[in-house]
Amino acid sequence: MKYKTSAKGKDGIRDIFHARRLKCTPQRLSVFRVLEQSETYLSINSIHAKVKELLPGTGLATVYRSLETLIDLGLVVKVHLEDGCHSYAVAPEGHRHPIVCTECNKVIEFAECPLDKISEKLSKDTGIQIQNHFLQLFGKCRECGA
Amino acid sequence: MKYKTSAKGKDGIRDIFHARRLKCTPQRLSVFRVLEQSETYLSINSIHAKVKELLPGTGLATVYRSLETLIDLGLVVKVHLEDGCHSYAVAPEGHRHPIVCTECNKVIEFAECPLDKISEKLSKDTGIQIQNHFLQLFGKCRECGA
DNA sequence: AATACAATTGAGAATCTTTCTCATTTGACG
DNA sequence: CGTCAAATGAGAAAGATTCTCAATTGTATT
Repeated sequence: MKYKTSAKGKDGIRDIFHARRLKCTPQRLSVFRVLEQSETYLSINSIHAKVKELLPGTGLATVYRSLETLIDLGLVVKVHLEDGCHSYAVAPEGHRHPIVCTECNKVIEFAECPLDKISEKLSKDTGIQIQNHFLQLFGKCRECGA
Repeated sequence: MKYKTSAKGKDGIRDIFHARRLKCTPQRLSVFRVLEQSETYLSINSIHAKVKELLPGTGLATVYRSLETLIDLGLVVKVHLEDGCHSYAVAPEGHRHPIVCTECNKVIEFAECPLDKISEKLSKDTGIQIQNHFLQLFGKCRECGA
């Protein structure tokens, strides 16, 4: 039931970049690697710290820019945390939503999206064409005690 | 189909504050009034501007603090916008979720929560007790062209 | 109504997050 | 290998939010 990380090979990503005429830079790759190797959502600062281990000298602005690019490519997703900060993770396969542990902020799992069917009904009920939605679920992971 | 603002009378709020041993200050009341009189979510700066019309000299920090208090009391809700900024509105009756216009950021309406029933099923499927969720829907309002 | 006290406020400093600028570097491609 | 636009690093800048602290003000009590 565990979600699969997208596990794009180096060439997979390279192709994705090239298809969009974006350069395949070590900084961008590192940012993606770091997220791929984490099982939780990471804050900008954690990402920056980990990227600098792989690629010393990488600037914070570049991390921001890389994340923006990766989100744009659909490779990464961004969550809004309650405190107003943001965190990032590799995008899950398909249309799913994170279940975040209320204790440790770890992403426990991604849930199949229950809204696809509902959106249609909602659109009818409200008369508004629902274009999109943002959903996060919260629960408690095993480590933090059910 | 329009959502109802909670329309708490002056005394209703006063009682809510007192029950929690919070002072019923003109600043807090003004912040709430401003939100009550708006049909859209408002940014901090709009709220601050409008509060100053009612109560010149009100500081920005106080607006932040009042909102925090009101959210804590369940009288106000906060939305996360895509750009990372936040907006605030009077909490709707019952458990509902905002539909935000993708063009003008106005909250068009609140939708009945479709997750109550689903959460249970989700908990069974995943084995994780879902405690909570955060949901926002996006569509386009009439003014911005369906 | 006057008093006392803790809660709240205003102002500005401080912090944190994110974006921007610009000179320099570097992928991609011929 | 040379070219050139795209990307980067560093630091400034802009915004959002929180903090500090002295002054003020609700509230409960007299």
